[in-house]
Amino acid sequence: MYERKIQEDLDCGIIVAMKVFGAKWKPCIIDAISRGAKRPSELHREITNTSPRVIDMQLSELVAYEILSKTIHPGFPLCVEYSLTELGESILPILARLNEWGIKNKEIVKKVSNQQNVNEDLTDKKNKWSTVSSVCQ
Amino acid sequence: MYERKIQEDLDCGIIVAMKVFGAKWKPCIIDAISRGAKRPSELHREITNTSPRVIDMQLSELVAYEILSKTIHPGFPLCVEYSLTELGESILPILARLNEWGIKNKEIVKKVSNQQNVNEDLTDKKNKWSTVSSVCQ
DNA sequence: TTTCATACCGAAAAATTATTCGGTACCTGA
DNA sequence: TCAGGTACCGAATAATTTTTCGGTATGAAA
Repeated sequence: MYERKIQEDLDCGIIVAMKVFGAKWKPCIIDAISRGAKRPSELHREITNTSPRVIDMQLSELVAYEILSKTIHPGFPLCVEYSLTELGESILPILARLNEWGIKNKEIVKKVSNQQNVNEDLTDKKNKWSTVSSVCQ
Repeated sequence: MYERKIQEDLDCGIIVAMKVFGAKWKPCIIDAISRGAKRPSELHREITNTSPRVIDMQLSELVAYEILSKTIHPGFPLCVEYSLTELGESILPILARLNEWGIKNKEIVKKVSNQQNVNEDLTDKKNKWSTVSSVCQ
């Protein structure tokens, strides 16, 4: 496991919040689950811009932080289901807020980005932050 | 300048929002300015957990995104002042929301972190995310 | 016994972000 | 001219996060 060299101040709310759901694919996963996806295989199928491994890692972090609960249904085929806890649900309005702000103000960001990258087409490339389908529309 | 290898989807609000104010020291800088600090030298004095260079870099990004406006008063000594634009002000309630969530739920994060790092004291270390003094109180 | 679908994980590599170091330039007063 | 305060910036390095690759395990059915 990676061990931080520089410690974090876990009494700062923003640090805490970003630690819990401020990672590239977490908003995307939380969003997909809030829309009904439950099983890892569903999520893998639905979120195709990253590898299953990435999703698995973030899922287990979200479980550790009690944003998701995990239920194992033994049998065949093995079935695992994730769902939002109450704590997880409480993140949704904040994500919506962030998304709303971003949608409203994306033009300025695009403008700045265009000033910098005068090259490349964006087709088929991957992103630092994950597009969150329903939230992002 | 660093050139991204993986492009971002700037139509996703969350991606945009995180690009604008989701960086280690930006909430801290925005917060300090909202509380009255204006000049770079003041910010350097007030935010001591990182180097002046870091603050300068983030300031100019925030100006590019029109979160801050920059006024140069020629004369001696040279005086530069940054202040929040209307767009910048619109971030404050979102930061407050993030902070509120984090404060309310920091215990679970601490618990998880303790399970992992059974070592090190936190004294004098630096953080991935910056403590935001008034917001974080 | 092999195969297939499920779910998961370790470790290295790549990408990105943050930090440090050592500068420049401007203006003024000593 | 030199020192001292202000504001800024390039480039190398370090730290962190994300991605890729190649596995393990379980149970059932062919």
